[in-house]
Amino acid sequence: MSSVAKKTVGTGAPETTSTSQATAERIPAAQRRALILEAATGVFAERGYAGSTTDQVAKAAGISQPYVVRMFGTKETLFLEALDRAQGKLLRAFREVIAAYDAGELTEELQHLDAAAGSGRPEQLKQLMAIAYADLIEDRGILMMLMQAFVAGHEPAIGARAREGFLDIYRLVRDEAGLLPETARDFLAQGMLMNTLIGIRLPEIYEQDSTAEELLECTLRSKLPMVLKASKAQRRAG
Amino acid sequence: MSSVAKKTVGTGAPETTSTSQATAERIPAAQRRALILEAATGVFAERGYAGSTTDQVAKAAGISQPYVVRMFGTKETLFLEALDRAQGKLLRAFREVIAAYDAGELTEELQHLDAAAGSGRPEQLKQLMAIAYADLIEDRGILMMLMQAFVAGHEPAIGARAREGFLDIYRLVRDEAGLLPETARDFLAQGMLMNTLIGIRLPEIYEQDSTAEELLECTLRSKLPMVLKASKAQRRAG
DNA sequence: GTCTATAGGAAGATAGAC
DNA sequence: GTCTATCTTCCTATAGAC
Repeated sequence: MSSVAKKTVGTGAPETTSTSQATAERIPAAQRRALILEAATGVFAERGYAGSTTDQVAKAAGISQPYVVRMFGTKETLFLEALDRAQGKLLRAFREVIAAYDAGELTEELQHLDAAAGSGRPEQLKQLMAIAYADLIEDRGILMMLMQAFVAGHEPAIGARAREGFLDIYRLVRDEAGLLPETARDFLAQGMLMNTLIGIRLPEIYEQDSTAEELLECTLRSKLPMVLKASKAQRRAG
Repeated sequence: MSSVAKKTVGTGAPETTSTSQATAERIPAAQRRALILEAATGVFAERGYAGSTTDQVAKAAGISQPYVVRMFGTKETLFLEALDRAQGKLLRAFREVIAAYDAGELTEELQHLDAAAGSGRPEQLKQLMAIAYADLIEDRGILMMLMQAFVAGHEPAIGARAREGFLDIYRLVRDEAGLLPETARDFLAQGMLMNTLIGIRLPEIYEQDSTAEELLECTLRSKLPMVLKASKAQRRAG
């Protein structure tokens, strides 16, 4: 994930005493923007808006701090763009599920759903979208980026976008997936619980705490192994 | 709420040019601690751990910044104590509901529950605890304080307490209220959704957005009027 | 019990070189 | 397209007076 941003160019000779960083490879601005946004998503997801620094983002992206600011103007703008990106990924993931379902491409997946929860389009889509949501946990940044925006409501610009973004998601599951308000609510609630469990890093104590184990199993079901694996990878990288 | 902390002592003569603050009334340390914790809860709830300053807490409590630090040692300790306090209030609120239910003191409230959701002890307690939870929204600080701790998992000390605190709550609803793991999960999920809606300040756009209206109504039900009122009061207080 | 003064250290943003 | 140097502001924590 961040390995791609680590590439640097130079003489090959290791710096001796200087701690200054090597000049990054020259790449097109648009591409650099994308790399910075990816790095920023990880940093903001981890530490929140106020807790992150543009220098941390710069280091994660393998460039200098002023360059990050130069490209996005302010830290706030950077956060907002990373937020848009994360939300876009989420909406796209849901829409892909809906499109695939309506195209009849998910007959295999339908076998594994909980039949007791209902067999209509909304009920099945709800379950399929929940799986798609859990899949996003693998890229820890996406979901936590959104979560961090949700608790930054006091920042006027961020709060406004967070509100709009949340309502966009609600409308998608209600109108495009066809869920009733109450079903949509329950769906979102499960999502917020997953976010929370990830936020408190519950997977990290899975083996040492049987309560954590039960709650995680009950919430993540078939996706638990993947989440546990991602959690361990995270700690190694962290 | 914070008006009690505004009291100052002095000659009564308004300062002319000085911007320095008046010396606060001399009160016992234990009492001062409580006032600071209350103020800190509001500040941290609003802006998160990283986004809050000890000076903001001090101002909210009507005392000087160094005095806040003097009393709690570090900002982190202050946060942790405010977190304990908030969690304690939540646990107490739930336990009071359970005790009152088991003492047969809630016959009136039982009339207003959704009978379709079940009539056993766990099902009824779940609904009653949900109401108690929503009631806590009125004191916006409690729930958002917890929420802010949940997304600050990267701070080792805070993350550890947040994990433990969340599991404490889960165990309470499972063991003391007697909910099945799946029911407890759904209960917590609804709570996290409420937190999120409050976090993004959805009540503030209730009148201007019909989607927000629908989602809030569907999530908060009978508690919506109270939440809307609290939201308006909050905005006035700034 | 409470304050003022301030040390010491980030962090965001700007200027300007290459 | 990218960096180094730096200005300025803000923040936590300490020292010490009252």
